[in-house]
Amino acid sequence: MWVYVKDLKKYIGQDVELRGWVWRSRSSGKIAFINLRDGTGIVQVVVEASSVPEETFNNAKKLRMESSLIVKGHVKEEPRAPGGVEVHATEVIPLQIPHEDFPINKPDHSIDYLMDHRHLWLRSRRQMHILYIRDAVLKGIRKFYWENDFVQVDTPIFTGAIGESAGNLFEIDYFDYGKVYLAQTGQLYLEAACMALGRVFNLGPTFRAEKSKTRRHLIEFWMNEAEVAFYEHEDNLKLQENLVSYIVKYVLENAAEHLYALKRDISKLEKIEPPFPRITYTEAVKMLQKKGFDIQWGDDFGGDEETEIAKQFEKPVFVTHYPRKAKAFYMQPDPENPDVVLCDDLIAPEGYGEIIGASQRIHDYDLLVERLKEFNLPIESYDWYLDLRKFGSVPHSGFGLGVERTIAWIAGLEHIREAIPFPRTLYRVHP
RNA sequence: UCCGGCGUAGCUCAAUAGGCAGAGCGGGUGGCUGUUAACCACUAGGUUGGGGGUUCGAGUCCCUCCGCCGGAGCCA
Repeated sequence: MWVYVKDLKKYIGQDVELRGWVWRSRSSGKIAFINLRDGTGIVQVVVEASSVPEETFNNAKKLRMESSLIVKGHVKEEPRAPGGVEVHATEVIPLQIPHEDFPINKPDHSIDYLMDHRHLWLRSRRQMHILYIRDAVLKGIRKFYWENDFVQVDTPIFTGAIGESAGNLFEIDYFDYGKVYLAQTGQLYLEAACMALGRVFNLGPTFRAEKSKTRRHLIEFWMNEAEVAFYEHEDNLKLQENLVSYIVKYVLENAAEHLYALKRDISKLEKIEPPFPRITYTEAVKMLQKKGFDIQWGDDFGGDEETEIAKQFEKPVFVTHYPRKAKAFYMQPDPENPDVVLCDDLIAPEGYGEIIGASQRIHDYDLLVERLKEFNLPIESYDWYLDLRKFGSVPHSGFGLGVERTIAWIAGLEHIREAIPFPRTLYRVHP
């Protein structure tokens, strides 16, 4: 019977079949050890010359790192083994034995080398744990929305030249139509969809042609955006803190073993629950000035400033009410102070940076047109977006969550590139 | 784009002040062992990223190109 390594404890005393790859192997004249991995875990297979046919033992000796194989054997409880069980082989069937060394065979390869071999690097234990955590984050996101009666609406990847900023777009030739662009955001489309369905979300890749190369940036990254009709600023904040807390809790409940394997400090994640602390932009600037930062009201925060703000809190912190001129054209002005807008950035703890950008959107047609002019944007490109304000316009709010930054924070990664299976960075699109 | 750094064996690195290119790991062969980053012996493995220059002599100094890494700006 074919079973997976993670389930072996249920089969103690029974005969099973394992299918997988050689993680490590050692052999001598009398005994061979095969550490077999199958994507769910690693188990040691013992092959004793004295108790198997000669062919089986010879097969075991031929194996090298990353050989694929089928093992039939008996599951035994073994306190000396890390997983508590071992398999004593009765049959070893090699499927394919490499003709050359596996390129990744020790812990101290350079990052350049590892990235060149990303397709093989994924087989290492650390990457496996991270990908399980990524999977849990994505499942947690979907489950949160489904439990809260949101509708998943998938937004296009080819778009016209509209979005958060007209620069930084990847240009594509679209047959005879001319230029189209890879989506930086699905927000404008979600605004359309929320007027149809009320509560909507998307989840998928987005693209920024920004020449950013830091530990927090990818050129292609996944974003989860949500948009809710009739939600105003305060409702939006609550939605965000509930979502982020839910994701963390979901990962703790479903992928804790992988967090432990990465030596993540779980106690810091256990504190993540609503409500999150809030600070206005203006308060943040005053606080930073007191600490000696060279920042004026109206400037946006850099990485150091964000980290300083985050250091004050154990939970993610909302920074709200940014200056209108520092933010996108579509944000609703604060009725109490038209120089600032009803928006927030959510900054993750421990220096992981901004994981959410959010705002209440302008729902008044005339005000939106005024803003487009103020930002020197081509009004004709926004015809359909303006239509949304002509037909039953209502206040609405939404946000975008950076999936890889969220993963990097939860998993405690030093660099965002490990949070996605095949990262696209400034100088790397291969493999 | 700007600032900074790196590039030497399959991998990770060393090489005093410009003076014989080395080690560990990995590979191969043999041995040995309830091993798990195994161990022991032997062994193979090099256009020092490319090009140019200075010098009696360049891995080392200079110029240039390429590749990558870190950061800034911008953002999630």
